[in-house]
Amino acid sequence: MLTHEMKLVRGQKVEVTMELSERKKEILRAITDVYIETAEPVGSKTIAQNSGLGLSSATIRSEMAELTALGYLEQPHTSAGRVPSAQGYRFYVNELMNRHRLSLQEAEEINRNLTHRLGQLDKMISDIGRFAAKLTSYPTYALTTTVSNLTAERFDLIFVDSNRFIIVIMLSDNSVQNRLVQLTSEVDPVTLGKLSTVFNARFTGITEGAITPELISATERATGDSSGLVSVIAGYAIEVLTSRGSGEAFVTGATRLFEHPEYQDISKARELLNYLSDGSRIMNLPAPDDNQDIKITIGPENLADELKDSSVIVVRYDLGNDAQGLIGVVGPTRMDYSTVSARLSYLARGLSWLFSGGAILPPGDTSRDNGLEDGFKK
Amino acid sequence: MLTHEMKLVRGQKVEVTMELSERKKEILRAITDVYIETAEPVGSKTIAQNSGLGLSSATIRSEMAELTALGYLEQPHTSAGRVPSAQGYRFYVNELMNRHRLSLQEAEEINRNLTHRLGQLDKMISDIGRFAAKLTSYPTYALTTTVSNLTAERFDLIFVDSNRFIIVIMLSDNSVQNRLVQLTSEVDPVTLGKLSTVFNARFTGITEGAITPELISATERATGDSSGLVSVIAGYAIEVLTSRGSGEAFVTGATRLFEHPEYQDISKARELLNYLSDGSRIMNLPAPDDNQDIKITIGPENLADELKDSSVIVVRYDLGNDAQGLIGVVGPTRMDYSTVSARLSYLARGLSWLFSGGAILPPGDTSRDNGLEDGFKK
DNA sequence: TTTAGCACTCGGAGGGTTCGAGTGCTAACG
DNA sequence: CGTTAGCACTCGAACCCTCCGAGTGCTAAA
Repeated sequence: MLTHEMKLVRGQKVEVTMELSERKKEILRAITDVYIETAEPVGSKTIAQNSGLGLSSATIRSEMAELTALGYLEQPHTSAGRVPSAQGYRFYVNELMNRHRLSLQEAEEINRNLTHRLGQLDKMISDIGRFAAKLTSYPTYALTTTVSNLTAERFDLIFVDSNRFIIVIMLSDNSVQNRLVQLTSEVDPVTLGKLSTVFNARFTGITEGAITPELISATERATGDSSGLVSVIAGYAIEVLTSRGSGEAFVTGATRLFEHPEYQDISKARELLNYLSDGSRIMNLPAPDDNQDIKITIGPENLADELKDSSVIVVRYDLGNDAQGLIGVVGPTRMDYSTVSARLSYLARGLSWLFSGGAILPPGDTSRDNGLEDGFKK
Repeated sequence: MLTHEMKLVRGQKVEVTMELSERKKEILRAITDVYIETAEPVGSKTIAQNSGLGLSSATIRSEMAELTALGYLEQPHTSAGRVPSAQGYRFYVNELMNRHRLSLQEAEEINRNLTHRLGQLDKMISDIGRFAAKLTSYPTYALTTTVSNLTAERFDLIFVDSNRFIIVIMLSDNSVQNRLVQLTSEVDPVTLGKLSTVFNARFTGITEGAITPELISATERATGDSSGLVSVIAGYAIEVLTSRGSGEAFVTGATRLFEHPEYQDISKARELLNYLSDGSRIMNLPAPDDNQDIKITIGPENLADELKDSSVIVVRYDLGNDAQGLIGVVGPTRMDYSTVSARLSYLARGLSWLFSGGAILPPGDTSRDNGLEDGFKK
């Protein structure tokens, strides 16, 4: 059935399959499942009794020894059971994992939360993160990808009184920003009307970099503005384009870490929490490749040293207008990959749908969870 | 000099002062200072050597024994040194503490950060918290007090295209909120103009509670609106008044906890972090009384059980328009009360100044730190 | 090829001992 | 009479040792 080769392992002839034998796969899967649940190294006896393979512990032991030699399992110390290695988790995620199928309750729970029409985008993003943390019981990061070609689409200047007015800018990502400006000088509605016409003509459709001092001073000359109104408005436009375009990051549910035994050691927890509290480093966390919607990064596959003992699952969703958001969870390598990835995927698809102008989801509609069907085997 | 009385302590006649003798005060101060710095119970020898009182450890010991009997000190166990009790900290804070005077560098650092003109209020508040956490090296909470009589001052409806428009609402606290509305039906600029006139006439100056279903349906009849525009706009007004009026809470710098030895025990840290991650409970944290700008709550003085071993220092600042903000830090009872309260006070005064329309602070202007002069004694 | 049997390994829990910082008390001192 | 040196005592922290048992790898038999 599979290509075989013979190999000398510790002076003994041992069968080594290029791909693992079905039996080894079953054993690896069983060990990983148990370890994910219990966080305790798994012994041969446990597997012999629970896997339903009908093999004795001695047989399991020899298979486990081979899986260890092949790098799929590790032994914390000689007289302990086995634990999946990073390679083992990777194989489990790619081929063995029971794809978790969302229950109706889970899907409804997610739908219910999605339909809460939320307010401003940044608040919405942090709310999404909070919800994801609850959903997965791991710390979560939520961020929006940087938008490279963000432009202002529309300027409105609202006259409030002779020394106050409101700048309203609508951006190409359909977000709207405003600021109340207090002046020491005076304005009138007519001036503001003229200025907004000029700004709509000259400052729309251009990126933040194109708003040069030259453009500003040329506009000042053209409008005869001497009181600095033009530069106030242009400055706000730059500020908005910069901050909005550079994305934002939120971390929520950090205390969830403590729920997992691997972070009972304060220094482990501290290291990871410190990492997560640094906004700039969160931007460097893994993200799905362009052709994928989900990415699972296991332990040492992470670039950051602080994450070498942790795994990250991150999904992408569309915010419309080329902008995208990411939601990721961080947990121990012994993470519940199956459930977490299913829930995050479903959440991401719901969000994309919502941002593409989708209406409120019909409650209990789990028909959209394509790709979440039962996987390899129950 | 002081009223004395004689009292039987453990069968021995012991001098008990109604107020503590100067020497006892000095010893209590010395013990508290050392303990705040080292987090280790303080022995009589340490004090004898470092306090400069010129007394032997035996004398110190007997004074310490009396301070313990009076409730100012505690003994973790018989053969350990002394630790200030909550009562001891309270006395220290009220009477003994060296009032920390900000250095020029500290004041400049704060000024520099204050002058960063920040954007939206909610983001600003979380930024203030972040800065305070950095300033004090303790976890920080920042929140705005609830504004009871918040009203909308002004409505503007901006026509974008036939099925999109922007609602802009200016509130009585001078904040401006907006939302882009996507319609399935169509609108035109004239309708929007009429609607904004009506909303400015009927919906301004009234609180959220006054926006009743009756008012909405009456407005619908008056404008002949059948496509639900009135209720969309009114609904947004309610949402904005509610969320803005109820204040917001942010916690930052939670991982600072780990810097202090009392939170090396994971369960302590976990308990406190869990408490701090619950937004609704943060609202219940102590706040200064009406006639004060700063409040220090020590250990068991806190109402919440989770805070019985922690102290909270919180300052208030004015946001203008009767609204106020709070910044608090949470740390071990062995908190550096002196430095933290000085820095927070200075920060709060700077913020009040800024929100009252104050201009950028002159760099290095420490003249405003009234009340931060050297206190009791250096 | 599988399994029962067995000697072996080694981390963790439990218990005992040592160490020393700090105490309270007493008696002597200025 | 307050202050101090001296001293016996206390008790937690650190260390060491032993025991226990889960789990292993190997071997020989089925």
